[in-house]
Amino acid sequence: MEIPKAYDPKLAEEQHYSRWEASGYFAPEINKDADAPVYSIVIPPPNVTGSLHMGHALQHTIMDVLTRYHRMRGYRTLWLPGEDHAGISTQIQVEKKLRKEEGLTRHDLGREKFLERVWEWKERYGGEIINQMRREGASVDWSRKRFTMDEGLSRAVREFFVRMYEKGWIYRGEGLINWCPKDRTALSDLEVDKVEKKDGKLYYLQYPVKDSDRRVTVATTRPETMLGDTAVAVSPKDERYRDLVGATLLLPVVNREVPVVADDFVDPEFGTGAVKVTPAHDPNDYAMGRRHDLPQIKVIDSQARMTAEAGAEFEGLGRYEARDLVVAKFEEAGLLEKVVDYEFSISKCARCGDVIEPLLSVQWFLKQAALGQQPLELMRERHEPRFIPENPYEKVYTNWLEGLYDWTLSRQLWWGHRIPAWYDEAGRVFVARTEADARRAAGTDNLTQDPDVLDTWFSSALWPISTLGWPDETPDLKTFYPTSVLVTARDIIFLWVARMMMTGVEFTGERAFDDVFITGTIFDKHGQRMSKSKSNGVDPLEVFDKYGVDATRIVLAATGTTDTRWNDTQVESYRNFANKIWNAARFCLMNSEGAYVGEGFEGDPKSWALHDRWIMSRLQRASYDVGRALESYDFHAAVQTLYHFFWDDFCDWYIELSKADVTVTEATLARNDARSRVLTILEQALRLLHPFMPFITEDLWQRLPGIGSHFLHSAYKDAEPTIMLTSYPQARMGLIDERAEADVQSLIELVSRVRNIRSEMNIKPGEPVRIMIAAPDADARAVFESGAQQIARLVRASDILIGETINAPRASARAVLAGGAEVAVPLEGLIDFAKEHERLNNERGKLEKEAAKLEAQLANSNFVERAPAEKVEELRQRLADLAQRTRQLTQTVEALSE
RNA sequence: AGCCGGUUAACUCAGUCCGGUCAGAGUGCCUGUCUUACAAACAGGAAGUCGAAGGUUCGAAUCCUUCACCGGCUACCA
Repeated sequence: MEIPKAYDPKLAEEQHYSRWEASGYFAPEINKDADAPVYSIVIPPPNVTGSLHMGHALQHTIMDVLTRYHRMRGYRTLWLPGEDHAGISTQIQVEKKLRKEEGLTRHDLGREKFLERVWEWKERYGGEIINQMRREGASVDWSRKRFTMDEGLSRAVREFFVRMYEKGWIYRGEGLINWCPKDRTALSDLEVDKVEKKDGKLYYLQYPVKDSDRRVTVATTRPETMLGDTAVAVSPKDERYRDLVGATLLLPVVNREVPVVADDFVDPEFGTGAVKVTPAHDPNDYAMGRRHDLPQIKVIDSQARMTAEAGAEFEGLGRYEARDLVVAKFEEAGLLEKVVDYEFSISKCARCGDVIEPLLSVQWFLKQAALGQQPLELMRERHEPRFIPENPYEKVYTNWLEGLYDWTLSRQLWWGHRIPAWYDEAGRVFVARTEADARRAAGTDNLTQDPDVLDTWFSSALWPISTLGWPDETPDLKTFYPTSVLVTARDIIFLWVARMMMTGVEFTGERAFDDVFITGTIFDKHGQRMSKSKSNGVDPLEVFDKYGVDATRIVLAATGTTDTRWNDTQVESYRNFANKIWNAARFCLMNSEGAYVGEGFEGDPKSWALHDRWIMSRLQRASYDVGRALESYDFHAAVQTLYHFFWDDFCDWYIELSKADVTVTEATLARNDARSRVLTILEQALRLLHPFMPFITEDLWQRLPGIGSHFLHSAYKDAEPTIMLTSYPQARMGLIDERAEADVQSLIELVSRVRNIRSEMNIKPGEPVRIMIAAPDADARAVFESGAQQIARLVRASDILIGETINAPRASARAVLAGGAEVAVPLEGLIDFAKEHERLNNERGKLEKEAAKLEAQLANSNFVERAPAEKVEELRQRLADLAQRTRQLTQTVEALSE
């Protein structure tokens, strides 16, 4: 069989995905077992405007590992892909293009035509991320791919809205909302970032008291808002201002009379203890204004310009120009007390970065506190969902649910789900599933639909149920809901995870997912968050190109929940691992004539050699450990186990121990059996690795002799042969063989000690040596005797002498082994006595140091009295072993010195 | 301000829940090898007072307290 010497990931990556997809292996329908348990995941829908980054690659890898693992376990498995319409980003992107290419604004086109353009854009450029998932090897069911603006999902959005409205949980009203002047839309609190402003200033402004010489000084970071002040507040406990409560101030510049009110919100310790109150432009002031029934004067408009109410001089000025002018006027009037440097945080639009303007406006809101009640109870009473890691996310999630406030739903955009509310000429509102329903309710056809659309997260909140068909009671919804796990990043726990839980419980009575797996964050090598603006992002596609998809996947999977600094060298080492797998398979396949995978090996354990029993035992342990790790989302442990099983146990020892038998040229039964055993272990290892490294494992598996549909899991019997539908190896505990493991361990120790001698004594790698082994224990001797040929091969020995005792020449290098055995390498003319002396003494030094530690512990009467007896006994045993080895070494050293 | 995470070999990270063969892995480094699966490899080796200080305990990387530095989240800062 012709197999290239080095693994080329591209070849494997190009070959298998399209066949998997075309054969329908990704769809749950491939599973023909009516009683199969169900496993389902919905993807966190990426934005249509986005491009693949490491965070996606990480999440996708985790989801694919889980999906492939459960599919191989025989679950009816669904991983549902899809995308999000990303209201603001998409609209901005299309507007930009329109302006650049045609010099048009969306208003030039009009709403309908503009939306046509957005759809065109979406069809053409959208879906970059989702398409790249094929490259990743993601086993998503493409036939169930969904988009938040699909008809079905749009219907779900309307249904959600109407039901909430009917319950009184959605309402329309005036409120102080976060407004992005650049995007010209309202935003929810979660779409606002708090950013530290280092070069901020705090302005101290004096407001004269009416009919008095007194002035009250207020401090503010936003002097321009004073144009909209309607009061000054002080603490009711503040002696300094007690006599002023109820007094009237003369607001400078605008010459408006405003009262001094007492409010507990004010902290007398901070600033001057007096606070200007601008109810129309500040959340705290808004609340205070309501408490004191203050007028709300809007001085800033939706484009962050000053309104007519700000006064003729200010009307039309930008907010920062207005600020300068206000400050100048105060200075002129001698009312600017001082300006000090002041660090504080300002709100910025998470999308475009513009400074948020709190504005008073009429919007649609959802009473999240009501909707969040059930999820909160679910967590408190049933501990659902389960977060991985539990700390700190369970607490973060719970705290969030405990402090819910109204969610601003409406967005002043065109791209998105139009709010299903219509107004008649009298301004009465009709919320309905369809316009026809609204007309019926209104009794007129003369209705106008609300121009606004809903927050994109409103549709995302429905994702687990809407993608499965809700509000219809579809078979998919019945089968796949609740979903098994949600895999996502920590920054959207509130924005998305909690809200999905809310809608899921509200509409189905059940949690949206059993588990929530929160991945770690991948930083650049300096520990900085990867971002477009810093352009320090690592492009997953470039990493794929450089090291292969499988290597990248296994590194990402091992990352799991841990924050990690990205480093190509890790991927490089797993690229090497892939190459190791390739070459191990290459060796097996080059020696596969007359061999086949499977039954022969399983059939008669009595015919197995020691190393066969050993590798089978190791395989069971690995299967057990990997399975357990995957069940507990410990991907790091799973990867470590696989890596060491494959490289250390299988490649370094098993293949080497089998080599003599396997490479025999005559087609003997023994040779073919040995070959079959090696191939069978390889096949099992490939299955274990498959969820992590789907391409190389499939590629190699397809080359194995004798594979076929009979290898598939019973649920997939009708499918064509593919490793992805075989069953995931389950540990057969009966094949764990402690004795074999101990025996092979003693062979490994022997080989290692002799290799060490060879290296320390500078014996040329090609130079054969003779070795003499003394093994007083009969069983140990038997192990060495039966393994003599293998030992000879592994240490390049021309001759091996094994006895109860040996009479080695003085000119020998020696090593003491476990269980009282000893090995000597006669080195007439080669040995450097001084060096050997030093080597042995070093060895003895190590043993003595260890023994001293144990002795000290055992000499401590407190320890002996208080520690568990078995622990004491264990230490005594260890000390005895050490003492014996030390004695033996001492004799060896003495013999050398004679 | 509150809550939380991190700090272990030169680098990237395990181990900490449940204290005692736990001081680990990979990379890098040093020394040899193109030994017919693999130089993307093989063989051998050096390397860490587990952030600091106290405490609990017979025994602490692991439990408790305080502190330092880095990072995150939430709230508020007029």
